[in-house]
Amino acid sequence: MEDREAKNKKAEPTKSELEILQVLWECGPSTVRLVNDKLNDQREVNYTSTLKLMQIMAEKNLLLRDESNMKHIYRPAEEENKTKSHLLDRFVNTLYNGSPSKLVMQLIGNKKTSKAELEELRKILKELDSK
Amino acid sequence: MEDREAKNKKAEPTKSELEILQVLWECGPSTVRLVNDKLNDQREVNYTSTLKLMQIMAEKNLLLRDESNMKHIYRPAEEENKTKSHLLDRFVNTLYNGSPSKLVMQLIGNKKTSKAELEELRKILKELDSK
DNA sequence: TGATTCGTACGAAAGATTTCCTACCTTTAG
DNA sequence: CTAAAGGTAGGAAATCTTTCGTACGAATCA
Repeated sequence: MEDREAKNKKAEPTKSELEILQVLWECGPSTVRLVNDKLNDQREVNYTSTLKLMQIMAEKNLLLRDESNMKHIYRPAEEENKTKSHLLDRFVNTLYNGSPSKLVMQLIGNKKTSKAELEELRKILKELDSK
Repeated sequence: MEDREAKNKKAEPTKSELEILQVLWECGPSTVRLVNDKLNDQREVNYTSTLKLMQIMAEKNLLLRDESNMKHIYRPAEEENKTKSHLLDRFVNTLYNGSPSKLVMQLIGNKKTSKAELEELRKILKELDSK
């Protein structure tokens, strides 16, 4: 990245960056320490690695940070749903030629999709029907 | 990648690798030349870049190739739906905590999802209902 | 035949992402 | 006060991904 996407473009989070976003979405605005602890529940990561990554994310404007205290507080720059929606959109475009219904078809055909989930889907579609 | 995932693990295709898979899914087993031409419809890529990538993919067992002729013929090692299903699964796990219905909810809430698509979704769910 | 074109193989450079070492400052415990 | 613990910053290394230059053999054409 030549300029770390400084201001303008809506940089896509990388895999690791997404992990960090997940933590922040779940826990709300947090310190690096907290995020790093959460990450370490899953896999070993050095504190400064997480720090660096979050600093980079702030540079890219994926995160905002409050520096008023020594322990900086980071939070996502964009709303969770906005980001997810954007990623979903890209996913549908890439794999399903932009057709959400194709994606849903696959979801339904997928053996890993549980009965309970299928039931849930039925409900959702019913509601959709009544609109 | 230490060993390019030689035999065992089901390596996830990278972004560029996915582009190549798309072409092969669309066009069927093909030569590097054809794949490269297709890619060049979208963006400029040097022939040997595509070649190299496809060779690597063969090493990783993402592609199989027929070397019986001078012009090698490549094809996806896995069925299109299996790969997509796998990617979808990972996506749902990563972003929606493994809940497909959450994903569908977002899809429905997404402004970019067209009326026609919503209509299509209704149909799909109706059928699901009658099972 | 000779030259040009088209193919593969391979290594290395270029880019992007991720990890961590080191330096140095502030706060806290003793 | 001093030592230890916990913070940030930044550079550099490690890794992964992508691109391309070069070499060289096989086919084609004039």
